[in-house]
Amino acid sequence: MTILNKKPRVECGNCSLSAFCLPQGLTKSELEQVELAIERTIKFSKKEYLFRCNDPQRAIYAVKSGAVKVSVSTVEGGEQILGFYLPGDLLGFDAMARGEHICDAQALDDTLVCEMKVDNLDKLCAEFATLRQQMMRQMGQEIERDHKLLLSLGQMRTEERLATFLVSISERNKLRGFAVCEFNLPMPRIYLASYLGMAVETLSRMFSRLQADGIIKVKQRLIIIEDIDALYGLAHRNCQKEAEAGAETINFTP
Amino acid sequence: MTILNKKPRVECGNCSLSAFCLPQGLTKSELEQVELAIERTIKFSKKEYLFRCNDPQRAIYAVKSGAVKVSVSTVEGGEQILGFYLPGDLLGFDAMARGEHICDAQALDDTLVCEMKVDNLDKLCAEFATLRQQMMRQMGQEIERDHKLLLSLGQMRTEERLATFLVSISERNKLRGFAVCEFNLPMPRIYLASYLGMAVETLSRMFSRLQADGIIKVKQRLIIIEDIDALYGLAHRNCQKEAEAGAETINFTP
DNA sequence: CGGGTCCTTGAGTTTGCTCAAGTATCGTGG
DNA sequence: CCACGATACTTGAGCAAACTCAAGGACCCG
Repeated sequence: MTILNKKPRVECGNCSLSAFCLPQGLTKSELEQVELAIERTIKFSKKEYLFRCNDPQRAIYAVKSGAVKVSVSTVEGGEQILGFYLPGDLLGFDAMARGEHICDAQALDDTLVCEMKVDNLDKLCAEFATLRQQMMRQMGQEIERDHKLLLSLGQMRTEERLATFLVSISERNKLRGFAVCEFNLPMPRIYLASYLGMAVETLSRMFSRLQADGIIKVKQRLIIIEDIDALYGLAHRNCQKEAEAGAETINFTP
Repeated sequence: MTILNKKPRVECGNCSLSAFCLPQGLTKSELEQVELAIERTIKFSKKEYLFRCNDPQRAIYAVKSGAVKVSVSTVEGGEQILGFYLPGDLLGFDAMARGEHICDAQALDDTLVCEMKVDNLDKLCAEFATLRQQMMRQMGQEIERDHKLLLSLGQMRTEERLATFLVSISERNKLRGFAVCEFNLPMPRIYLASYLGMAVETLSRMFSRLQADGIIKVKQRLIIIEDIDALYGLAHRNCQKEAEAGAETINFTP
């Protein structure tokens, strides 16, 4: 972990991710206050932990580049991945409840994050209703994400899970103005398999099957969607009721 | 849905559940304010919905008696149950993010709840840091619950899931001073099966297997734990790392 | 070029699902 | 109070999905 710039001068106004990050919905003056609360930008190297289970909550992190995986583990070392956090995503809200983190967050690559100290953030929350609301919204998104994953793990078969996942990436990319039908997965198969609740071999076979069916093209982590309607067909079959897809946290590499 | 008492006079101070409910951790004067915010007590009949997906958030509900199941559904009618809420539990926080509920809440039995209008609650939140924190804690518990279920669905086999579930009920009962080794499940098999991500038949077989092994005794919804160590053995194998079990939402009937 | 990690594929097995029938329990109305 | 129907639960048999084990290939980095 390397501290890149101390104290002032993080400029959300100049950050291309601000529309998806904490500043979303804040007024200019509120934003300035928030910027002051951001103490520094930090680099985490690949495999480094941003925080671990039971660590006291220090900060909320905004991913600037790279990728972070969040997971919970069993005593035996079994690991369930809960989500992947990509540029523009915020993480660390899991500790808002008890002041301690309830999951592990590990960098998948060298990762740059903005660090917002919770103490500062808390003070601002007392002052600005908008920020308070924004925090709530973030925690709500966390819950929503979990619900979708639960629906996936509990009700879908493996092929549908993968299709749903690919669709969610594609949709996220669309939101951000990235390619809808071609992207690199930021995570190795083993983590994706854990996230989707299946064995690595099964995941690999499902990729192969989708490819054999002419729906996607797979080359290692590069995915090209060839028949997006078919993919939606596989996924949509068991996609959540409410029509309009909300912003999904899980994603691409540009 | 029947409104039982209008406007004032819900008395948290006299309620036996207050230690587990919203008042937890509030000072006396704060509590009085909260009591004023509680508009009324409502009865929902069996199968009635407290709220449905996409409904605007009206209130937070505290279960006084009965039981509520919360779930999300797929377009095809597949239903994933996310949790069961029992006396002392609070629900409705899923809508804090977008102002609309993102899941369905249905009464499993005739159910009495205290209704706290969010408008009032929001005002109080601006005023009292404690209450704000308490709200955060509730949302955090929601997240924690989801994480545990994800770990269960993603990493455990059916027998372990059931064992883990039974253990969590037993522990919750201990916390509330109820019987640790004998309780009635408040939900039918079909809902429990959905919650645990398995077919009803599989759930039934697992109950039978645990009974055959002399670990529990099953008579419809009455469960008697005969060998709690063995049950822990089956569950603990894949129980979450952090040792001390937090309050779990999911439970018994006295 | 060599070693390690990551990914894929095959073969065989097992878990859990589906379909189907049978039993128990409960509420309702005769 | 009993009979009836509906709902809830259990059990069996056969099958399919997904897992495990094992080996081989691709890619990356030093």
